[in-house]
Amino acid sequence: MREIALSVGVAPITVSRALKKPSSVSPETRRRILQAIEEVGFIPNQLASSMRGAGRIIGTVVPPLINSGIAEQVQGMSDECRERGYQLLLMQGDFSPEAEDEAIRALLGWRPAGLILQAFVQGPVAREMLRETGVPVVEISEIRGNEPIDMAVGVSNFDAAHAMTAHLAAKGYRCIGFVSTPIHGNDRLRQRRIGYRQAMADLGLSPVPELEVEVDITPQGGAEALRILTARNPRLDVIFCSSDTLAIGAVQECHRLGWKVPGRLAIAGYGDVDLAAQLHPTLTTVRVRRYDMGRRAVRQLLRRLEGDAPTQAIVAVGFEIIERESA
Amino acid sequence: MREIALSVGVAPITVSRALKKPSSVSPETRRRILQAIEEVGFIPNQLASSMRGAGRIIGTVVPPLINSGIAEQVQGMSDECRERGYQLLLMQGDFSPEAEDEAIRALLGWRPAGLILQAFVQGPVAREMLRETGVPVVEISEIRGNEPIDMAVGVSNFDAAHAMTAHLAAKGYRCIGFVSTPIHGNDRLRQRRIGYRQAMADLGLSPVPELEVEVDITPQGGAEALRILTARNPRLDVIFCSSDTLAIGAVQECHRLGWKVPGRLAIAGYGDVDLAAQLHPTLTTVRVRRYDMGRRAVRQLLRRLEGDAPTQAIVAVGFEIIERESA
DNA sequence: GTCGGCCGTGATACCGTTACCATCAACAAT
DNA sequence: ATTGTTGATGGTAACGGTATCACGGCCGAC
Repeated sequence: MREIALSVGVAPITVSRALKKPSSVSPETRRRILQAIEEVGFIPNQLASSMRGAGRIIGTVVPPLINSGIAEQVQGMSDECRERGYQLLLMQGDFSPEAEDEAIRALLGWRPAGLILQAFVQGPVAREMLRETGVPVVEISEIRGNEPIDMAVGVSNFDAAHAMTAHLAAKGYRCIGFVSTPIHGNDRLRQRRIGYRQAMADLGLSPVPELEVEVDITPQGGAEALRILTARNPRLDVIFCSSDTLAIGAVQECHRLGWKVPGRLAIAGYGDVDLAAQLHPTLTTVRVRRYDMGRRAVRQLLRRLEGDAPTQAIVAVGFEIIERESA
Repeated sequence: MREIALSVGVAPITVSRALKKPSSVSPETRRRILQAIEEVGFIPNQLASSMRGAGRIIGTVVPPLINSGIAEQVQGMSDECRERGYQLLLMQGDFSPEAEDEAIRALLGWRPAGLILQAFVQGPVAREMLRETGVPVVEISEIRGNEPIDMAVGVSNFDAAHAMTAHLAAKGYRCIGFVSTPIHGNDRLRQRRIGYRQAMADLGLSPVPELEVEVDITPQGGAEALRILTARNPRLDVIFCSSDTLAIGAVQECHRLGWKVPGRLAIAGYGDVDLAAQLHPTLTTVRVRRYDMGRRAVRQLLRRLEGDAPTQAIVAVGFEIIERESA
């Protein structure tokens, strides 16, 4: 930058202004500066810029990208960040609360303008760190069952699971199984199970542990869940999988067993992945607009950072029950 | 940091040393410094650190995470980065060369220690920028068909597609269709098609345009490809999809049409996603260890950055033909 | 006893940018 | 003619670390 300034014959600060507030530099000077930048191939150092002025990094801790719709969410965040001139700093999490603390600490080291974390942040250590530093935080995915640290964007997984369970009951199913991936420490999954149980209770179908099972988040897990639940409950009507990945595994297992879906057993999923509409039979599931969720989370942060308007703390993105052939 | 130094009664630089080179500070001093850091909840500013010393950011430009195994690759990079104390800065790309240039320029602004880009970087502008700045670059995914800017980690998509085509021919199939997602500007896909064509030629089965089609990278695309190819070529034996997503869509379409797989038509994929082994029938496909690829790309960069050993420029991760029921 | 080297520590400068305040010319208002 | 206002530009300091060199004390070698 000094180099540019010298070659044009102005002070470094003028170069800075030409880039950040073009209106505050005379058109002629600006033109010459931009030309020099072009020629030299100068790329401003964002580190220095962030250290002095406002940082343009948004940090996020995400569960493994491989499964589920997390990739879509990240895509949404990333797209919105790019359009607004921010950078996304990615960390893996969803392990122990300690690992989460560590990931958040690492992100804070970069003095991000804001953080997007999976709802809800578990550890008291992390919550304390975040409160102390005062970084804007959006907790994403879930909006029910806990107080957000700062802001929240997501759906009520409770409502969604409740609605699907009620939908299945309305279709005449009575013995409704529930398959989940490991719930420990994951509020979204917990809310789905609570929603299922509440719906069962509301319908006068007492929720019993025999109807619930936890398996790995793989198609194999779904197949395994199907075997376990049908062995335990011969009268099982339908299984509601808390993730499409599981549901797809279960459908394939039915093919293997030669069972008609939904004739012998109905199956419902959660997430509405691409494949859900292509499966044979097509999959009844819950659609959540995760891509939008990602985008909105970033927007929510930026509104706080750039806007002055009072911001509502919680944004619900809604969900839909997608009724197809499988249930 | 100044604060910590004051409270312990040492110079700031000693605090810095206690964190970066613990051996160069006396045990007693170190203990007191670490304790003070703990108490105050101090988190070192990575921006400042990176500006002066060596940065600990690794930048990457990735295609949309939603499809394919890119998510796995990112997972691999992310895991390796975390273990080595680096941060992953993520940008979306895979659009026009101009967009790629822009993404790379944005990353360079953060003065990353290294970049991981999808092979091979298209634009001459980007190649020039990278050469000028001299950042270590790993081009990931493909290792054939072009000269890497610096280093490359990946498979030969040519060899993999060639091997699968040969495998299909060895199984007795003669009229082998090839389905791809849009190839324009994507070397990996191009190499797969070239590998297919070369194998056809090697086998004495002349490759003809009627046997090839390009569709969107969705299961719907796979279904569409199947309809197009069978309409064009009534004697079609098998279709080789350059992505499992397409293959899965094609299999589902066969179910819809009531066609036996592989009785009426065989189907092969590329990628070996989780679901491939669960599908009905299970999917014959090419396995590429993308997670490993991500990890190795980072390792390759760090070897250059930290190690002094001469590094081989190209790392092949290999592939396997996974023979299952569908072909 | 003197010297050279090592160890723990500190003073200083610097990385590249921008916030803050100062400067100066030109022009309008009084 | 004097003062006030606006617009363009610059000087300086500061963000928070660390590279570099310097310093004093302690030790073993001769």
